[in-house]
Amino acid sequence: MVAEPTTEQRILDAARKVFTRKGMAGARMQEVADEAGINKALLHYYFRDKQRLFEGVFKGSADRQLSCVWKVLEEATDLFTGIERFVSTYLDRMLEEPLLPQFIIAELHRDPTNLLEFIDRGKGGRAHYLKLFEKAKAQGEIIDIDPRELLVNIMALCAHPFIARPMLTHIHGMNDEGFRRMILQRRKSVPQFIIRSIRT
Amino acid sequence: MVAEPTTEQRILDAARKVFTRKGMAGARMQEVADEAGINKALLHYYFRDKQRLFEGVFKGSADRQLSCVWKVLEEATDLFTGIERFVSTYLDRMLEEPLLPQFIIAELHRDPTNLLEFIDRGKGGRAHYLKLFEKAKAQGEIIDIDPRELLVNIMALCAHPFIARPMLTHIHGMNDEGFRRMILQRRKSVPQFIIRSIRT
DNA sequence: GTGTGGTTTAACCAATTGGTTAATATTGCA
DNA sequence: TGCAATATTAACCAATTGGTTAAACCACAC
Repeated sequence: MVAEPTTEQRILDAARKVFTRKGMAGARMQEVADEAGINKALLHYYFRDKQRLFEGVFKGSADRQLSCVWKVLEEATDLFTGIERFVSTYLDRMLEEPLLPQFIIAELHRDPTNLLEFIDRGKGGRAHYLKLFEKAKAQGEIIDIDPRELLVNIMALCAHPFIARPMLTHIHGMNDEGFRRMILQRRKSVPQFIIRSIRT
Repeated sequence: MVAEPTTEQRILDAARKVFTRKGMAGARMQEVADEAGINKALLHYYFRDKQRLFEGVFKGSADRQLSCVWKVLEEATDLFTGIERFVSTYLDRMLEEPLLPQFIIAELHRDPTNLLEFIDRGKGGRAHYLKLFEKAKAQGEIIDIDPRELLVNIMALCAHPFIARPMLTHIHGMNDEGFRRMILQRRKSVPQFIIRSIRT
């Protein structure tokens, strides 16, 4: 017996779909209402206005992403396995919600103020990453490289396929299943690519 | 004596600013008109409607990007220098128009149909890249890796800093000048990162 | 039953916005 | 100069859209 979702949850699900498809400015309240199978006024009953609805959706998505992605990094005890775990966890998570990266990126460009606070919640993970990096460096396991730059590269190799998905699928003539296979492939190849590049 | 730009050019410049800042849906015709210092009706006199104005802007930006970025790849005679030239040219180009990647990505998500044709114009460059790859492979210079995946990685390492710029600058506490320095740094470090990872 | 609370709806409103029109200014040229 | 084509503007219009209101619905306690 599956408990059918509450109205508020149905709204949030519908809103996430529409917001990720159309962005904040392009999303229509009516469309969200339709997608949720309810009246438009009910939307304003649960979420007073568009801005609050948007924040409700965004906070939820961002939370779910952060909690699982950076956590796995904090649990690692050495850089290389940390990277492996981070990459595969990130890719797995994004396969579940493939539109999320582009959504976050787009809204970060539109209005950074609201979201920077949420980014800061990854601080713990990044601090631990630095510790792992220093340890590996001290033990002579890695070459001389700026840790911040390495982190940018890791993030880039994880996130970019999702962000540039329409371009990639078109260039390589993939369908959804092909894209999925490519990501699953990258769960292994991306850590290899990174580690091979920094290992002494 | 600098020839002052034609009205059409002023409109295109203004529109590019507004479209990149706000996206297609968020951009207002009035705002474009104000930015160009003209009347709103004049906008429709030069570009019949919002869609055509958008295409005018987009085509121009995309053309300029393609023509210089993929061309340099076609001129290369071996994979490694091809990668070096591609990366530095790409980063130089994006420093001139830093909002372009996010703009292209966002609109590709919103409505791919118009833009896929433009992506295809990079075909020649990609075909030549494959030749360089095969040659390097035949000469035993590189390890076993999927050429398409390598290309995804190259694009990711180039484009992602611009796409995720608001996040990066916030995480690392950079200002505009700091971001610029980071990109200039990456002109050298990214090719190194890539080549070290694929060299036998 | 009936009142009471939260929930849902249809109808409506004011503001915004893309686009038009008709009149005016400017330019090029015979 | 005068005329025709082009460039520019102010005023206007119709449609969309975020948001409101007041009434109806519904579960449940008394």
